[in-house]
Parts: sequence; C-alpha cells; structure tokens
Amino acid sequence: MSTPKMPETGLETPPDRKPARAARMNPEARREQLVEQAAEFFSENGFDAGTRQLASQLGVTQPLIYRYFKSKEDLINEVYRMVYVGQWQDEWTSRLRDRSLPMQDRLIAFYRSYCPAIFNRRWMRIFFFAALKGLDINARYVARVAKRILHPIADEMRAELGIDSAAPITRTEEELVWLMHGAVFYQGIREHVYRTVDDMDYDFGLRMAVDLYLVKARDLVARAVANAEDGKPDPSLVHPPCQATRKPPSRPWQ
Amino acid sequence: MSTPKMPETGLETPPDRKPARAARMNPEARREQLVEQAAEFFSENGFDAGTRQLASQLGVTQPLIYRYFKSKEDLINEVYRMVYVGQWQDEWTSRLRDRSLPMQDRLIAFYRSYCPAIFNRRWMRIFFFAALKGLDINARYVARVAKRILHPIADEMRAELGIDSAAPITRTEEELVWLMHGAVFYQGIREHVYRTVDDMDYDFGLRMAVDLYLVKARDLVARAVANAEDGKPDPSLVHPPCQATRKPPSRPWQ
DNA sequence: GATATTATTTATCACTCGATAAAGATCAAG
DNA sequence: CTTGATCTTTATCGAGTGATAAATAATATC
Repeated sequence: MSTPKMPETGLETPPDRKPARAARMNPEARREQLVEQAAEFFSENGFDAGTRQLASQLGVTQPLIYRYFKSKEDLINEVYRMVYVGQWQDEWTSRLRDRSLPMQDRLIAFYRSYCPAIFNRRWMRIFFFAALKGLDINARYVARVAKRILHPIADEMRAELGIDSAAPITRTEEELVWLMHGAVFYQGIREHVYRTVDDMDYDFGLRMAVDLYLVKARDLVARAVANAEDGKPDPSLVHPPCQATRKPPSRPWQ
Repeated sequence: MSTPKMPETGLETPPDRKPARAARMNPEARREQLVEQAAEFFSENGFDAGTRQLASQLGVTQPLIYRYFKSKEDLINEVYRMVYVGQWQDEWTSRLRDRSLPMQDRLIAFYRSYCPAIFNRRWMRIFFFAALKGLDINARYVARVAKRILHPIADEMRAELGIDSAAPITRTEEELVWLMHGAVFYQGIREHVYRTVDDMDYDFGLRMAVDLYLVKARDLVARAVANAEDGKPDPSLVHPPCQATRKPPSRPWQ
C-alpha cells in the first residue's frame, strides 16, 4: 500500500498530504456503514480494539462515531443485533418439523442452510468473543439453538422412531443431538477461529454427523425414554458397563 | 465476602485500614505464584485485562510483577508454557500406537486421559483467547494435535483395517478423525466457553464419537486410499451422490 | 446567492494502561 | 545492633482509551 489511505469518495484527489475530509453521507447510510464495518472490525480484532482504529479504517474521525452511537457499548450492541438475530431464519424450525420428509433429509437440508449462514469469519469470531466475555447475548443464542433447533430435532426423532411419549427430552436424547451439532459446528471453528483450513467443505462432515445421530438415536432413544418413564436412570449415561477392558468380544458396534 | 480481602499471610491482622504489605516471599515461589494466578486471571478475563487487577487479586502491587517479568507479554508467555506444553503427555501418542489393544479401546482410553487434561476452565478459555488473537502458540498446538494424535490415529486405523499403504493420509481420513475429535472437544466448549452445563460427563460423548469414527472409517477409508493411489478423487468428499433420498427433493431450501 | 441545517472535524478532558525509578521494609550475616 | 542485600511499595511517566464541546465545511432551502 503506497497510497496514503484515501477514502473512496469518488472525487479527484490531487497529491494532497491532508487526510481528505470524508464525504458527507446521509445519516441512515452512514449509521448502517458504521455497524457493518464495526462488525468486520470487531470480529477481527476483538471488542477491546480502539474506536480510533475503527474510524480510521472507515476514513472518518473517531468522534463521528459518537454522533451515531451514544457509546461504544451501544455500537457493539448494534453489531450483535445485526450478526445474531439478523441471521436467524424461522424456517429452520418449521422445516425441521415438516414430517413429509424423512428425518435424514430434514437434518441434512437444515445443516446445508445453517452452515452457510453462520460459518463465516464475522459470525463465528464474534460468537466466541462474546462467549468468552460471558455476555448474555451469547447465552441467549445458545438457549435459542437448543429450544428452536435441537429440542425439535429430538422431538421429531421420537416421532420418526414411532415413540409416542409426552415425557420431557431425556439427557441421552439431548446429548445425542448436541453431539451431532458439535461435530458439524467444530468445522466452522477450525476454519474461522483456528484458521487452520480455508477451503472447508462442510457437506462431508454434516452427512457423517447426521448419520451418527440417526444410527445412535435408533439404538438408544427408545430405551432412554422407556427408562425415564419408569423412573430408572439413563443407561447410556452411566459410566461404562466395564467398557473395553480386555477383548473386543462383548459388543462390536453395528 | 465481608472480609476486606487480605492475603493469607498467616499473620494476625488487626482491624487495619491499610492494605497490609504483602508477605515477603522467596523469588522462585513468588514467580511461580504469579504465573499460576495469572493463568487463572487471564483465563477468566482475557489477556487484555489489566496488570493492576491481577496484582490486587494477589494482594501485591502492580510494579512487583515487573520485578519477575520484564513485560506483560513475558508473563503471558510463561502462562502459555505452563498451560500448554506443561499439560502434554507423550504417552498419548505411544499408547495410541500400541497395537496389542484394539483400536476402539485405544481411542476410548486416549480420550479418557485427554479430556480431563484439557477440559477445565483454564485450559479451554486460554486456548480460545489465544486462538482468536491468532497467536502462533495456538496454531502450533493445533498442528501438534494433528501430527501427534490425529494422524497417528488415521495411520493406526489403516493397520486395523488391514490396509497396507505408504500413501499419505487422504482428506477423507483426515476429516473423519477431525470429526470425531470435534464432537468430543465440543463438549468442553459447551462446559467452559459457553458455560451452559457444569456437570458434563464426557464419557457418553466420547464413546459415541469413537463409534462414529470406527464405523465410518470401515465404510470409507479403504476406498479413499485405493482411489488416492489411482489418482482418482476422494469419493466421500465430492458432493452427495444423490444422498439416500427417496423423493427428488426438488432442492434443499436455499 | 444568502442563510439555515447538519455532517464532519479539531481540540481536549479524565482515565487507564504498561512500564520505570526511587524509596521503604524485611530479612540474613557479621 | 549494624550493615548490606533484596523483596515490596510509592510515585510517576508517556501513550492510548472512550467521550464531549466547539469549530468547520458541505448540503439544503428560500
């Protein structure tokens, strides 16, 4: 970068040394631009990064920010709102509940829509910055995923398996869905948090994860629900039934 | 907390108002205490948290830190060294390679040793703080896991399946191990980063994840290796071969 | 073209940060 | 007790932070 960092105002900029006053924008556009760029900026540098650096990246001066947001926290909250709730699609839940399709198709289709929505640098990194700060916005998002995605899945899985029970989701069922979700989600972590890969293809992983869930649910859910209704403990969650001590005779999987 | 935050010097502390000078310690002990507490402190508050707050938490004044560490960065590096390399066990690799046990037993045993080692607030949170900062210490840890854990696993899996090939690990094999690892690891994230659960029992999840890997590896590895040797593309990574769908799902929703 | 409006900048404040130097307090050796 | 060494504190610096007020410059309106 040899050019002296000029904002793209579209005006002719003779070899001036001065930073060139930023073009005047209408307030709504400027505000939107600020939130947009702030999301990009904070997702890269964390929320502790300075407002001066953010402003300079936009080609404006720092106090301008405070004409549009009463505080830095206020700006950050706008970023949250845009990145989090702005991305949520209510169809996710309703389509997961559409029993005209087999469970496998619904799950695969869901993750094919969900992954592209959140597997980007901005979403992923802001999510973890917020999580580490212990912000409630993050806790609420996780709760939302559990309530609107994972629990419906567990619910639908009972139906798919022909289990008719009004009993609340057992711990086994909950952990099983989280396991599938975690396997898929971890791909996004590798790409955008670790930054270890940059050409990740999520499709393989999500198919594997969905398969894991379907197979294991078929194995475990019926028993877990039955036991729960009898007041007995969750068999799959108790410590290993002398798991894998000597030979592999006991129980080969599958 | 009604007590006025006194350092446990073991001395009688009359109702003094003054902060009570910190007890004199021998340098090695003090230094160790600083690193120890710094790990705790930074893992909770992030590396941008101030040295004054850290010092006050120890009952000492801020400049004391600089008698033991030439800079904040220096202190942080000591924290890294303790938390990261200090926890690593070389046995992990050697035990994974011990072919006197079936693969399933080795994997379960590994994760039963690995999870307790890293699934604690300190390790998990420092790991993600460092990852988001893009610190090389983090990239190097991920590379270490890949090289000393995941690649050996993929390698051993070939042996378990009776595949004798010197060909490098295919993408399918690599992603499969990462998928198992991610499913297990995500449990730690839920507990210590999201802080959504506090009584997580990792055993159920790791058994499921290991099973997933074993089953899918049996399915896919042989073909992936054979294709790689023929120069053909990885079949499991190309987009779904009309994935087990009954209806032609005109298209998955956007 | 003159005037009012307002988007943007300059200047600045109070505060916190990491870091340094000098003074003070504690301990061991004589 | 005296002296010297060193662990700890007080005092302070310069740089950077979020935020505010006043000055400037571009636009809109008459």
